[in-house]
Amino acid sequence: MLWLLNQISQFAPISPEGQLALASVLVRKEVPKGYVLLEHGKICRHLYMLEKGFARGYYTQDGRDISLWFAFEGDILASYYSFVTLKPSYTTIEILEDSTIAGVSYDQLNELYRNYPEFNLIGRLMTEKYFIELEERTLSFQFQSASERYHQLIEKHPQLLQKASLGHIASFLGISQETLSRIRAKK
Amino acid sequence: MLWLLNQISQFAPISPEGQLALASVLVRKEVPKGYVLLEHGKICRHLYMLEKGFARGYYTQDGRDISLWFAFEGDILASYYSFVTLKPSYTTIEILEDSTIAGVSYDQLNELYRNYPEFNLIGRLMTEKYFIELEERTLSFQFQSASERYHQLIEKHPQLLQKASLGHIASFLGISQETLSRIRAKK
DNA sequence: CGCCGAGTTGAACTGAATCAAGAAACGTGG
DNA sequence: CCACGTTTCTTGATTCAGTTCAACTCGGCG
Repeated sequence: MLWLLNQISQFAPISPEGQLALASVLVRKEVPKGYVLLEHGKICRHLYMLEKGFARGYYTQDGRDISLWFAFEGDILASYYSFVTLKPSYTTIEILEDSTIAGVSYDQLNELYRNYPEFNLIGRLMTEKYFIELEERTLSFQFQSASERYHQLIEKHPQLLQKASLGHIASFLGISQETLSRIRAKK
Repeated sequence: MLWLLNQISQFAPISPEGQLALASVLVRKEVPKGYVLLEHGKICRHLYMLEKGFARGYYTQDGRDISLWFAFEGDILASYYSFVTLKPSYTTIEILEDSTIAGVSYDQLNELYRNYPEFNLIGRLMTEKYFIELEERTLSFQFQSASERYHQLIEKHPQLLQKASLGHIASFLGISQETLSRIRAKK
C-alpha cells in the first residue's frame, strides 16, 4: 500500500484525505508467472501498477505475437487505449515473472478523480510521462536501424537481457528473431 | 476566442470562471506560410492550438528533415517533450499555410492548472487522445509495410494529398521519396 | 524563354525477412 | 542425477522490400 502511494506521490503530493480515499479502494494482488492480466478482445477495466516482477504487453497477428512494451517495477500495467475508451483491447498483458500488482478499477478511479481533483494532476503528469516515452520510441523507428535500436534499448534497460527472451525483444524492436541473433553475434 | 473554448470544452465542460480566466490569458495570432513557430534547440514555452491552416513538426538529421507530425485544425502545435520538461526541443514547427493559432504560455497554463484544477482533467484527456494516436502510429511502424502505412494514412487524412508535398509525407512514413512515388504509381 | 523545385523512373545495391536446419539450454519425470 | 522432449537461440542460403544515386519529365513563374 505504502509503496504505491509513495510511487505516485513522486508525480505530485497527495493530501491525507486523498491518500486515505485511494488506500481504501486499492487492490493488491500476487500473480504468478504466465498469468494473463488482460486478454485481447476484453475491455481493460483496471489500472494496475507493477510493484514487483516483470510483464509485457503484446499484440497477436497471424498467429504470432509482437511485443508492444515491457513493464518494470513502478510501470503501469494496462491498455491505455482500452481503459480510456472502454473499447476492447487489442493488447494482451502477460506476467513474465511472479509479480505483485496494485491498482484500482475504472469506476473507482473516476470516483477518485471526481471527489479528489488533485488526482487529475497526477493523472495528467503520468500520461505526459508515458507520452514522452512513446514519442521517443516512435522516433527510433523513424530514424534508427535495427542494430541501433537494439543497442539503445539494452543500454537503457540492461535487465531486459536477463528477463525477456530474444524473440520478445526482437518483436518489440520490429525485427525478426534471426536478425536480432545476428546483431548480437557481431561485436 | 470562442472557437478555442468550444474546442477544448469538448473534452470536458469548463466552469464560467475557468472560461474567463482562460480567455484573459489567451493569445491569438495570425502566422504566414513559412513561419517557424518553434526552432530546433529552443525551449517550447507556448502551447498553441491551430485554429485554421496547416503545419508540421519535423526533425533534422544529416541535413535532411523528417516529418514527425502534421497538424490540422483543432490540433495542438507544440513540442510536448520540450514543453513538459522545459528542455530544448528537437522538433522544429513550421507553418505550411497561412494560419491562425491561439494558445497560452507555459507559466500561464500552470497558473490555470493551479487555480482551476478542472483544467488538469482537460489536460489529461487531451494528452490521452494524443497518446492513443501516437500508439497507433508506433504500431504501424512495427507491423505494416510502407505501402500499407501510406494507404492507411491517406484514408485517414485525404486532405494531406493536397496540403503536404510528397517528400514531407514520405519522411513521415519513414520511407524515401522515391519509394513513395513508386507506391503511388502502382494503383 | 529558361530555370527551378517537385515528382518520376531506372539500375545497382543492401539490410532485413523468410525458410530450413541444427545446436544449446532448460525443466520435468523417472 | 541423468535422459528426454521442448523451447530458445544460432547459422546458412535465398529472396525481397526499400535505399541510393543518377538522369529525366513536368508544370509553373520570373
